[in-house]
Parts: sequence; C-alpha cells; structure tokens
Amino acid sequence: MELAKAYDPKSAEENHYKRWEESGFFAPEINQNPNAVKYSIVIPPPNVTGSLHMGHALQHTIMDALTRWKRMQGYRTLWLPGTDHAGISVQRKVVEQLKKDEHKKPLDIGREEFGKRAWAWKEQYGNTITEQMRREGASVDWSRQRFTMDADLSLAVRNVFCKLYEEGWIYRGLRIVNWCPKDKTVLSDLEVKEETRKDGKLTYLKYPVVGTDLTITVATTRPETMLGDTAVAVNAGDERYKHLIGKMIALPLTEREIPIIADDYVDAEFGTGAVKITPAHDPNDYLVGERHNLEQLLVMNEDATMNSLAGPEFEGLDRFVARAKVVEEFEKLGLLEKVEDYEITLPVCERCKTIVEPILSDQWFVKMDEMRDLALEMAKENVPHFSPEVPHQKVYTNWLENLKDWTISRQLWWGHQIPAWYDADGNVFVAATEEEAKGKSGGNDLKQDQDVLDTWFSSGLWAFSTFGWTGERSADTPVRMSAEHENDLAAGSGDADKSVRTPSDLETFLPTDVLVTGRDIIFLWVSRMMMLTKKFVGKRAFDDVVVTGTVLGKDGKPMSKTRGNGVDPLEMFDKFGVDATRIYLASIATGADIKWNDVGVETYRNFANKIWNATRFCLMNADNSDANASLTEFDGQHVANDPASHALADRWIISRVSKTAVAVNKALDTYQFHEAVSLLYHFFWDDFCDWYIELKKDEITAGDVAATTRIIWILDTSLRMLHPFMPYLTEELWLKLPGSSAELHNAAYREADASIMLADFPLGDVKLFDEAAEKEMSAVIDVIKKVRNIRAEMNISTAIKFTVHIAALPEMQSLFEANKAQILKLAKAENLIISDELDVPRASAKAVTNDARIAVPLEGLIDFEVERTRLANQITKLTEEKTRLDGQLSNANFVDRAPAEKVQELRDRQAELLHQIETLNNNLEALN
RNA sequence: AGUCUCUUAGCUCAGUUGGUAGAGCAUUACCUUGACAAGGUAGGGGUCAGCAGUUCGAGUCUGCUAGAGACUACCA
Repeated sequence: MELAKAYDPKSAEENHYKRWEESGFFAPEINQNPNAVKYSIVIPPPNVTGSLHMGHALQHTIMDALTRWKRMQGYRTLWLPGTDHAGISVQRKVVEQLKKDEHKKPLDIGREEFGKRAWAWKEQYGNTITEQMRREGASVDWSRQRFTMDADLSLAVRNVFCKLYEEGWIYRGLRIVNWCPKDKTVLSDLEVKEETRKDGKLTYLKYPVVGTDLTITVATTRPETMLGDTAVAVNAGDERYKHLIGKMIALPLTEREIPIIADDYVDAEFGTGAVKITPAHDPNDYLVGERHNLEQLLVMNEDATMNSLAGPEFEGLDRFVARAKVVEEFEKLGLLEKVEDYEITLPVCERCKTIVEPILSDQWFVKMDEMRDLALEMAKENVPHFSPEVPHQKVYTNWLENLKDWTISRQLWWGHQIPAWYDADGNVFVAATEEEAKGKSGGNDLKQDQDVLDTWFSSGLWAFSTFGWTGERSADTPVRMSAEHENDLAAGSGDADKSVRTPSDLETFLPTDVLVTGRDIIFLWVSRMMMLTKKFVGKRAFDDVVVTGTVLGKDGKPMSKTRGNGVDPLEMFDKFGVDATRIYLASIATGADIKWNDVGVETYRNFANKIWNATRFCLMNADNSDANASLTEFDGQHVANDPASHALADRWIISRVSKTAVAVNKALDTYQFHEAVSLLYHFFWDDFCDWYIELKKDEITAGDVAATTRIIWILDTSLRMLHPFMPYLTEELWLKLPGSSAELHNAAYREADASIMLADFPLGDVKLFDEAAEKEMSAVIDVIKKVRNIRAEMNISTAIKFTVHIAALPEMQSLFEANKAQILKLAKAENLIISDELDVPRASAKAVTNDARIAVPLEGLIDFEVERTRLANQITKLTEEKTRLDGQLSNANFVDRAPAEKVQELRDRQAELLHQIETLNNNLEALN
C-alpha cells in the first residue's frame, strides 16, 4: 500500500465523523461490558445564538480528549451535548429581525407570537454550533442532546422554583437592582461589568439650609438623581455639621424639603463629608433610607428617562440630558460650587455595554444563605477540585463567603416564564402549572407573572436536568433502558423479567467526572450547579473542574469583534486541519492564557505530516500477510519476549514507548494535557522517527517480518495514544495498518466495526522498562553524535566515507561491537575500529563521550586550525562546568549536608569531566 | 482599595516536592541520503524583571521594588 506523499486533512476529516456517529460509537450503549465504570461530562451549553469560537474549540478539545481517552480504556463514557436558550441574546436577535423585516416592535405582535418567532429563530439558526462541533470531531452523544427549554428541562425549572419558594429560599421583594435601560430588564450582579472612564465629572452642589443663609455642599457623579433626594447625611461625629443635624434643606429645583440626618455610613474624611441620599437610586442610600424611614422616590422610567416625579421641567428627558440641565440650573441659581474631572468606573451591561442604572424595583430573588452553605461545605472538602488549583480553589471559596442574593427575574419574553400567578388583589400563587395555582387560589382568575427567569437559573440545573430529572413527585425520573433490554422487549421474549429496571441516566452518570469551563463562569454557573445539584439530587454535580485559560488575539488582548483581533477556529481548520488545531490547543498549559499564533498550529500541522509519512514508510513495506497475522495477537510483552526483539534498538524503543505510555496516562489523569502532548510529540518525532526508523530502515525495506511487525506495533501504539488529540489522522492511518480490526478493540467493544476510537488505550507496562537498554542506547547515540559533529564542524561531505576509531573499556567495546552496523550507518562511516587505545595518525579529529574516546583519521582533509578551535571550545565548555562542580564539592557544607546520593552523583560527573578534559587536552597537544 | 497571577533565548511558551536552564519558530553552516524540504545533520543564542533574605545550594521558597494582567468590593 502506498500513501499520498503528504497528509491531506480534508479527506480524513470527511471520511470518519459520519460513520462514527451513525455507528453509535459516541453513545455509552456501545459499551458491552455490564461492569464498565462510567465516565461522564456534560458540555457547558453554548448559546444557541453562538458560533464556534476559539474558547469553545479549546474546551471541546479537552473534553473530547478526556472522553476518547476514557472510552478507549473501556469506560462507559458519555459526553452530553446541548445548547442554552440564552435569554437576552435570542430576544435581541428576534427584536432586530422583527424591526428589519416588518418594522414592528414586540408589543405589536404580542407575547405569544413573539415566542413563536423566537422558536422559529432557534430552529433555523440554533444548530450552527452543533454542526461546527461535528467538524471539530467532538465525540458527544447526539442522541442525548438537550436544550434548556426542552419540555422536561422546563418542567424541572418550574418544579425547582416551586420547591425553593415553598421553602422560603425564593422571595419577591423591592430592592435596588441593576437595570439595563436598553434591554429594559434587571440584571444580576454577575452580568454587570465595569468600565473605567477618564472623562467622568464630580459635581459639587450647594443645598440651602432652611431658616439660615447657610448651604451644605454635596458631591455627586449623577447630578440628575438629586431630583430623587430625600435626605442629606453626615457623620454624627463631624464637627462641621453637628449643628445642622435635624435641620431641613430646601431641595433646589423641587418643592420639597428634606432633612439632614446623621449616619455612620458617611465618612467624614471623604469628599465634603455630606452625602445626598437617594434611596431609590443607590444601594447604599437605600440602606440609609431604610434606617431613617426615608421616602423612596423613583424619578426615572424604565428607559432611563425622567418621570413625572422628577418635576415637569425634567419629565421625559433622558438621564444624561437631565444631568446637564440640573447642572445648568444650579449654575443659574448660584448653587453650583464646582465641577471636577474625575476618573470613574461605571457599571455597564455585559452584553450591550449600556450604563446600568441602579434603581429600586420589585423582583424575584434567591436567598443565598442556605445555598451558600451547601456549596461552602463541599468547598471545604475541596469539592469540586479545581485544576489548576491556584488560584481557583481559594477564589471560589472566598466568593462563596461573600455571596449576596441572586436576582432571578428578567423582563424578557424569551425564557422560562416565572411560575407565579396573581389574583386581582395581588396575592401570589406559585405552582408548576396554572391549574395548580388556580386550585391554590380557590378558583379565582389569575394572571401569570410576566417575567422570565435568568438564563443561569436553568443552566444551574444542567448537571441533572439533562439526565432526565424533572422534579415530578409522582412519576420519579424517567427510566432509560439499555439497548439490550429494548431488544429483548422488541423480540417479544415474554419471559424476560419486565420489572428489571436498568438504572436511569441520572443514577448512572451523576455525579459527572469533570467540568471543563472558563474562568468567567465559575461563579455564574459552576457554583450554582454545585448548590442546586446538591439541593435537589443530594449529589455533587462533578468532582473536578478544569479551568481553561483565555485564548488571546495576536495583540495579546482578549478576542473581540470590536477589536477585530478574533481568530476563527474554522479558518484554522481549513488552513492547518482540525487535528493540528486541536493538538495545538491541547499543548497550552492548563489554565494559562495564550496569545494566538499560527506558527504554533503550523508546528503541529508539520507533526501530523510527520506521522503520516512515518506511517507511509512503514506501510510501503508491510504488505505482507505474516505481519498481519502477528499484529492481531500483539501486546508489549509478546513483542518484548520475541527473541527477534533483543537487539539494543528494539529493547530501547520498547522501553521508551512503555515509559511514554505510563507518563501520558499520568499526565491526562492530572489534566496536564500539554505534558501529554509534549511527551507524544518528542517520543514520536525524536525517538521513533529520528532514531528508531533510521536504525531499522534496512530491515524494514528488506521486508524482514519480525522487524516490520515490531515497527507497526510501535506505530499502532503511538497512533492510539495520539488519537484523543488527533482523531481524524489517527483513524485514517490506523485503519490502513495491516491487521487492524475490531479484534484490537478494548474488550467492551468487540462487536463494533473497527475503529481506533474503540481500540485499547496503551497504559504502558513498567515491566517493559529497560534501564540498561536506555543507558546503552545513549552511549551509542553519543558516539554517533560526536562523529556527526566532527563531520559537520570539519565540513566533510557525506560523500566522503571515513574510518572511525573508538577506544573504550572492554564491556563498552562489546557494546559498540554489537552495534557496529548501526554506528556505521548513522555516522555515515565506512569502518569502525574498536580497541583499548586509540592508534591514529596526528591528522585525526578527536572527540570524547562518557564511555568512549573517538578519533577519525582525516589525512589531507583536516584543517588543524579548525580542529584546534573545535577542541578548545569543547574544553572551555567542560571546564566551566567542572569549575562549578569543583567549587561545590570543595564546600564542606555541601558535602556534609546534601544527600549522599546527590554528592555521589556530582562526584561521578566530576570524574567524567576530568577524564574528558584530560583526553581533549591530550588530543589538542597531539596536534601541535 | 483588597486578593491573586504573571515577568525565562529574537518571538510564542514549558519548567510538578530547591540540586548541571528546555521546546517550537526564527537564525548560522551543510545536505535533492529511497517516509517526510511541512524534511535531515551539526551549531549559535539565556547573570530565568530588579534588589535583599533563607539555604551548602534559588528560575523554583520569603520580603520589597518596577512593569503587565485577572478577579472582588467600593467610588457620595
């Protein structure tokens, strides 16, 4: 069989995904081992409005690598996919569409029709991201795909809401909330971001004190809110204002008089020491207002224009227009003290960047006291465990300790409508259905709450609602039957015990094993899943959390549309291939941010091509039925025991591949993906391609069956280990290996059609570690490298074959003798003379290794000056190292206190250096 | 303001209980060697941001300084 000369990712990518999916390889049911341990991951559901970005690609790569790795090990794996209804995002898309196509507003078509449009939008555009995930090679079980607004997930939402309400963990109340005037909805604290503005102003307003000619100066960044002031507060201990406490202020621009009050909240040292109090527009002022029983005067509409309470002069004005007008009016009245430039951080809406207005509003909240304790208790036991642990473990715990109540209502139409109904008197009835609510109300006419729930409310249930939990008290959780059981029923095997109940997904797959996600939603999502899963299922949602870093643009800034520094994963797939992009992403240290660079992906594109070509070489010579036969009964022990594998290079590569396998598994176990990638990269390229294939070329080309079989086993093992990162390339190649078949699958998958994704993942075998072989091989490699160095430094063409002399101790002599052919081949030498002492003419280039003195007679070719420089350079280098060691070893403190092993190690090295330096010095003298 | 992270070769980054500084790319020289020029061979290049400390020994631990960044809170 002959492969194309270069790897073409496109064709491999088109060849396999559909077959994998249609064969049911992604579903846990493919696993035929009834005792298989489960391994489960739920995907952080991307927004239905979303399309694949680099952050997804990174996280999906990690989740897929873990899933494929565990699946190959024989676990019953499930990676569950799905999407999130993304309240505000979808709503905005539909509003835009409506405006563009029909010049209508949502109110023109009504809530019901709007809902239909939103669903239609979801149907039409919502699968963009799922199609892109197929391109990525994500081995998710599509048969279990979920959407946060699926009927059963919505039922779960309503039941959770009702339960929490009954227990008093959900309440409705008047609080200062974050209001986005553009989206016209309330936002949770976590949906508000900060933006620093340098052009802020701090305005000092003078308020006249009634019955005096005094004024009191307050400073504000939002002058328009003075229209809603209901007091001025000072610190009780502030001598400047003590005499004014209790007096009234004639609030300018209004007809109102407001009191001067004393409150500890005011810091006498800060600003003027006097603070205007606007209880309906500021959280701190709200608290002050509560303490002093102040009126709460809301002076804005929901679109942030001023309302009638702001006075006729201001009613209808936008908040910023009103702000300018207030300042202007104060100036006219001579009550404007000054306006200072002031750098200010403003709260802005995470999505639309509109400045958020804190206002007093009636909303639904989740009380966080008990919720926090649920999560905190687990957090103290390091559940979940974060990777990387620093800083997330601590940040997570600290955040929980300072948690505030969660605003869960949203003034939107797209989402889970709050299951609360009101009668004509405003009494509230919370129930999962309208009928139930009606029953509770005694049959009155009810109107459902118009708000929907925060998208993160349903996301918080994702860990268990996706597994069929609905919270229905009678029906319990739906039972998913095993494929086997379904077949029994279909076949009508009447005596099968119908009462045998296979475990539901909920029982089987929860807790999930790991959650892979970004830093930004640890609080927003991870914490809430922990709380709600514990609360409603009594289990951990997941054991581990892998926190991925941010893939930054080439400019080192987060990728964003406005910056235009985004890199599209799909473009990378087209340019370098899916596998190269995946393994590059996996090569980023867990949790670390990284600047995107194409060169990194190119490196792995080249790696893919290297793998392709190494396989190409092996297969060119493997069309051989004997090799086929032996491959199917292959295992490492078998290869190692084969007398034909007792050559040094064979023992060495078997040891190397075993060590690599053990290390790769360990790295994956601890979520050190970059470590696994690095191990595989260097094993494959350096050990396997550069040394092993080069050494074995002749045998392979000659069609030696044992050699071919062995090299294909190494290749097979390598491809399996690479598969979690490079699924397409490895499948494409593995299926071409002689003898690859379902017989090589993990025992759990013997029935399935052949695929590397079901092959056993190499675990490595410590019994195959061969320290002697590794030591001997490096002695041989050292000699070859030295000879190559001589050739390169002396600038001797490879066309010129020379004789190499080696002097060494007797046991090393026999090692070199045994590997004569290998040394000659890779050093491109003609003769090898091994003896106790070097016996060479003066016109020779010389070198030394730990185990050998080397000389290459170069009569007529040697440039003595070059050789002197070469030797001198080596002496300098070694001497520097020796000087360091001498110093260390002559330090009595070191020798006494350092571990004896370490001291001995350095002494050995010192002896080696001494020997090598002496040898090189002799060589140098011999030239003179 | 508080908490935390980062600063290692020209560039992008590894470096897991403190014990001779690594990779990829770039760079230099040579090589159309029968898998691969997306390749091979051999090189060059770092006082690990700075200062001080602990230690026989510090990229690694502690403190401070300077830059960069993250998060949380507040900002009248």
